[in-house]
Amino acid sequence: MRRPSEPPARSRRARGRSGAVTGPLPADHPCAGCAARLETFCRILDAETLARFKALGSTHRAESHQCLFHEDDPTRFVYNLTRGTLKLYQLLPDGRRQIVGFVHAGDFLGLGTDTAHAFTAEAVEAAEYCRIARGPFARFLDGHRGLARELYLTAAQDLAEAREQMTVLGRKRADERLATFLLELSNRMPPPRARPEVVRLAMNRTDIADYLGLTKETVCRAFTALRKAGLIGLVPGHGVELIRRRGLEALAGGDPD
Amino acid sequence: MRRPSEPPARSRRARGRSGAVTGPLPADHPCAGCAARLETFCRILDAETLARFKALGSTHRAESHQCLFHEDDPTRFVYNLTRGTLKLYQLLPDGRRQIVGFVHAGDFLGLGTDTAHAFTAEAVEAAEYCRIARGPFARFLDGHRGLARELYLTAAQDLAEAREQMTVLGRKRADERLATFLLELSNRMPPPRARPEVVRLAMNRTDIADYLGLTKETVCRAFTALRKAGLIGLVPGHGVELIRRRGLEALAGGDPD
DNA sequence: CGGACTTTTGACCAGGCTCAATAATAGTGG
DNA sequence: CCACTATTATTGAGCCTGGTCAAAAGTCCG
Repeated sequence: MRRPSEPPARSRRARGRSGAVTGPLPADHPCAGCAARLETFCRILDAETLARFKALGSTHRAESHQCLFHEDDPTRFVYNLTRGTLKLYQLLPDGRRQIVGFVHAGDFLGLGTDTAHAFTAEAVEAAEYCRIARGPFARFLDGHRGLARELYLTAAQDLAEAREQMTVLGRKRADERLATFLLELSNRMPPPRARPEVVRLAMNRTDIADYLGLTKETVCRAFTALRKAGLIGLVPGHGVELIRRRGLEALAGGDPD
Repeated sequence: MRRPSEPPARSRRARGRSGAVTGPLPADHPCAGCAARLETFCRILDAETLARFKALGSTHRAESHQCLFHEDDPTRFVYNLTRGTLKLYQLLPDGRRQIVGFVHAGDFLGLGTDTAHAFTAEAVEAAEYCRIARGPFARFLDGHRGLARELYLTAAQDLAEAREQMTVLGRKRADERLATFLLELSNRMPPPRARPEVVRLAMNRTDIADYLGLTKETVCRAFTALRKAGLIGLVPGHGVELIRRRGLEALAGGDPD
């Protein structure tokens, strides 16, 4: 009753060779947003403190489809993702799945205070992370109030994003949901944005569907609809070019960036 | 573009006379859960500190359909609801509305750190609240780390609830959503529960619909379906009797209480 | 080249939405 | 206390978006 509905098949990411929009997307497509978050974290701690912080934990690697922990597992660690992407999901008894968020490099995970995890954390693509037991982590926090405050801001930000997603799930049509999602990925990177702007999709159609409360077929149709409307272009290697950003924003119904 | 779709008509609460399930539901239907939360808050502060805390702010009253603040308003205050119920909602440009949460007596509001509110807070029924400017509130927090920690736990709890709601909105059918909602209301009160157990709905069908991502007609049909299945009973005066709790839990697809 | 996936498209179906009518409640003034 | 009115809740009929099932096309990698 706690297993994903899809078989645990493994998928490997594209190995693009050229950064041109006409060619495949490079696998090491830069995510300026992730870099910015890592930098924010480091800004709080000087180099020496950061080293002591990292020494508290251990570094690990998760391949695609590996789980860091499952729903209902006891919460033993706090995680900081240093590379890759995770998906966080809840399952209904009959296998229906809802992805409640993606975790990108630089993000913290497991800061909640419950005794058991409310969701499963699974790697979408090969990931590296730093894991720290909760006890040492809490003691470290006691000596670094600035960090504690920063983590509180993180939680508040996550809450705001979760509420935005509630509006997406409760009130938007399929094409509006997809437009919102693509802009969300794009907005992780601070401006100025590259022209043409291309976002890389680390997750497949099924994952996008489970995040947007749709089926993979409907997600495909929505991609096609946006493409035929001239709003996006599909780039080989899991890339999506945002051709008419204003049009996407209008469709997403959100406030323009 | 920021106005609710429904006209701002005013509605007054029922004035029930008898607590029997066969009669109308009393207007002052007790909410033990609210009391428990207030108590948690008070447990952190001794009587004298609590008095000083309250002296920092001012008490206000909001009638049904009055707003404490609107989406995009600058965040100037922190709120503590002492009586009544609020709904928090976001609006799409065309008037579609999503209620991202209800606020009950004892709950804090506005602890997020953004400069602008991400949602509108409107009274569902007559409410009383204590309002404290953010500056004094932050200074008070600096001297009371226990309270700061408690508020962090609150945010973490809100985040967990928002993610649960994402699963409701993304993956559950109408009757499952309603069952989940009714259990949510019921679970606000700590056991042991009264027999027969009756929850009072402070909000109307439209608000429930906007919370569950449905229309008011579908909510009505779901109520009828649960009633015909013998799971609930509708009590005059906005009451719902949970007749077969196990059945509701099975339908909601969540973990049994 | 070949096999396993993933993505895309098509045809059909159904759960929930829209529009509309009726019933039930709550508030008002006599 | 009761008729009268406004609002809310319920039910019905038909439609539409998105789900289901199935098949074809495209990718990835050995």
